[in-house]
Amino acid sequence: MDAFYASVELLRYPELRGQPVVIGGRSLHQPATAADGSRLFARLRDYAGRGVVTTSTYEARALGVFSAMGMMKAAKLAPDAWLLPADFDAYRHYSRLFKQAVRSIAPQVEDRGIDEIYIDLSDHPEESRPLALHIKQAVREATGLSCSIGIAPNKLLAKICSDLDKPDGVTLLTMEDLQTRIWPLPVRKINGIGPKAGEKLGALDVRTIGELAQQTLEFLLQHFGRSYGEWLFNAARGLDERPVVTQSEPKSISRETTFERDLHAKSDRSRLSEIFTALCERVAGDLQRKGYVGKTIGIKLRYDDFRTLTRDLTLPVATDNPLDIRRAAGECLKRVPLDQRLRLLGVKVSALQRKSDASESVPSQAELLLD
DNA sequence: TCTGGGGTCCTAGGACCC
DNA sequence: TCTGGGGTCCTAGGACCC
Repeated sequence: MDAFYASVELLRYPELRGQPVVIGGRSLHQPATAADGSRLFARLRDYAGRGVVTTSTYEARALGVFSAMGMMKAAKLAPDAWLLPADFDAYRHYSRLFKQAVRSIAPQVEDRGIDEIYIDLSDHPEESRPLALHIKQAVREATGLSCSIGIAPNKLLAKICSDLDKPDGVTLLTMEDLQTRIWPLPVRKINGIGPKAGEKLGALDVRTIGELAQQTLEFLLQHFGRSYGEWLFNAARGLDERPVVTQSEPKSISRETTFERDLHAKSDRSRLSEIFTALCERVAGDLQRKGYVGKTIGIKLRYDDFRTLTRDLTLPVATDNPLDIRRAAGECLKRVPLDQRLRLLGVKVSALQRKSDASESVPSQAELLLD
């Protein structure tokens, strides 16, 4: 989906169309309604806090404002941009609508988060381009939103080429196009090469995917290890055998929060304790609502200097009970130095099972006695 | 005026078991 | 009286993605 969160907001506030708009920050900055019924929006320059940009419209991107940028930095670049808080309920609603629309045409869909999917079109009778246009039309009718589609021999190439003609684009790619269309692109365009690997490749004078394809397998294994080296070697050649996975189970459920100001374990003890308990309750609520229990309880904390650490603990029996989670998370917290200010606290439950299956996994007395 | 929140996957060492 | 070869689970950290 193109600039998904921002585009959903524009459905609601069409008067902002064509303007730089930034989604991010906490739920302050809710638009107010003036006496004449018009909306009063906040400007980015009004923002103060530790948030990051979640999404920006293409007009804001033209001013240098991109996802994951600190809001204060964004405000310097585009002080007059309009600022809206994220409304995840609305985005989830439109996410369901667009996925449903796609499934009505091509049911083999793999979820990749709220605004992205892979579709296996291998067995679809329609020709690629008309099919892409057909899907885009269905998405537009269901949501009023535009998307960009890449059709390629595998997920790796489809992902790259879905990005080549944004927004509202269709890109078709075959293996014959690899050298002309893919090799000139920077290595960071490959899904799986992030900031670290990108830096490391750059230091080795490898900047484009074509330059990556020129490296020997030995060279890549030597610098990136067996698994990642081999993956890089194949990725540069457009090779990817991963199937489109239409069904999956969650592995973990977590909640975390960055404080408005850094808190100290001693002087802010009661405030921290409140937040900690609330996080446990929210995770428990998420588990219960989704019908899962988990037996590994973990915490995450981040110090004021941004060092981050985790601790976890596996219980004998999976739970979705806030008190059990709170107790286990408390045990984890005891194993961590608390002499420095904290900026973030998080609670995670993993090793999940469906609650409906969970009772079966607790062995009966008879099973315990069996040799 | 640095740097969100929700995830997945991988690596690696150690405990423990057969 | 100097050291096996599998395997699984647990824990911690890190890269990466949306």
